[in-house]
Amino acid sequence: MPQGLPMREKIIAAAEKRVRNAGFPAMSFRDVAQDVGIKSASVHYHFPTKEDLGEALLDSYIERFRARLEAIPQDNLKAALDQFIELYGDGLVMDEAICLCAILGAEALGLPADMNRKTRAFFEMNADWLTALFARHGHEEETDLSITIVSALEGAIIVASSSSDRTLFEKVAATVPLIAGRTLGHAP
Amino acid sequence: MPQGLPMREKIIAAAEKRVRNAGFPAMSFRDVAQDVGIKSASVHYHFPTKEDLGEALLDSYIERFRARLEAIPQDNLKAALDQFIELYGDGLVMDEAICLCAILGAEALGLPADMNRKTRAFFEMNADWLTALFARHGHEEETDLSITIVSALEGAIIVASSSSDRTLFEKVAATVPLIAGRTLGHAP
DNA sequence: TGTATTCTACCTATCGATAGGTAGACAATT
DNA sequence: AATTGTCTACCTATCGATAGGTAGAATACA
Repeated sequence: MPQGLPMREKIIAAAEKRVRNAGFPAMSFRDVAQDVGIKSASVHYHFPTKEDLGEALLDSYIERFRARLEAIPQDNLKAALDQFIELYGDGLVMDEAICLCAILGAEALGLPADMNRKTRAFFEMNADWLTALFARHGHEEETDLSITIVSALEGAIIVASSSSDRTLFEKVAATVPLIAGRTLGHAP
Repeated sequence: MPQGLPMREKIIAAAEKRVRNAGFPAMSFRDVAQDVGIKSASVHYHFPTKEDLGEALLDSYIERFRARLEAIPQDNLKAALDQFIELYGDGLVMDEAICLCAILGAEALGLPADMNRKTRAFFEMNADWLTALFARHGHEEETDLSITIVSALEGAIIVASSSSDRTLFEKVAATVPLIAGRTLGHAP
């Protein structure tokens, strides 16, 4: 049955795509079922409620992102920051969709608390990674700069998305390293 | 019959609140109708389709924001920037909801093109205001900095919203002026 | 002025489509 | 035989949207 992936993973992938393109309320069991070639009742077998599916979506996304973060060597500050920023751009251009947590964060006020906790954890993971990078290079406790960079990149994805204009994201992506360099007080 | 506001404006206000709390797909004619005390068919009388209502929402929001932007005196750079940032924080704390264009931007890939054009126009209006402010004080063509600041503030609203933690927004709000100051200080 | 007409702002009732979710049969694997 | 996965068939609730009607205010005409 599973061609390439087990059904559970196929469902998660299809649901993620739908959420990242239109939001959580706009993703339906029927659409996802059709995407993977089964009936909606069978999706309920794997994920009893929509919230279950939403949490699985977040777990999968966060773990994938964590793996890519941990794969970035932190020994060169400038290079590491560039690769970090590239992660955000990759999601935009490869998946032609916005960051899962950008849309789930925007819709947070209407979502279950458990999903919001995971969304928050995603942003924290990203900011903590930056804070650790800065600390590694002699800049302790630059937490505000970290949060600001994560915010700028997530915001840039949204601004670019509404315009279908990727260059808007790239302008922010190019500005963030300049800002970081000046804030940390030395040329890279 | 109109208590305080004409019905059309009451509908727009109610619909805006719903969209800013849960997203465009999650806003329904029935809920809005109940909010203002009429039937859903009567909402269709004022706004034939959901897209019509969505565009009216954006028009109203953008004009309100434009008025507040134009009310900020630009003769003092630091004071003007502070007031600009305060506009974003006001939306968060007063309405206890995120920026309308933050959520419509996040959901853009699943929305009608005409709505996306208006959402884009909102971001442009904000970035253009900042660019004009910087130009007024001798820093020409700082468009990338402007877009980055708008992105950071919109992103901060989203990050803070998922955490129900307003201090996260305030950290970014405090960092943005420092960044602007250093960037403009280094400008040619 | 009085009458006829149109417009405004709602109503009830209903449409087909779709939402999330459930029960139980069926087939395959172990 | 038991478990796993998917199916058909169905549920209730709700979606956006439409049809057709109505009371009252405004407008046009004699």
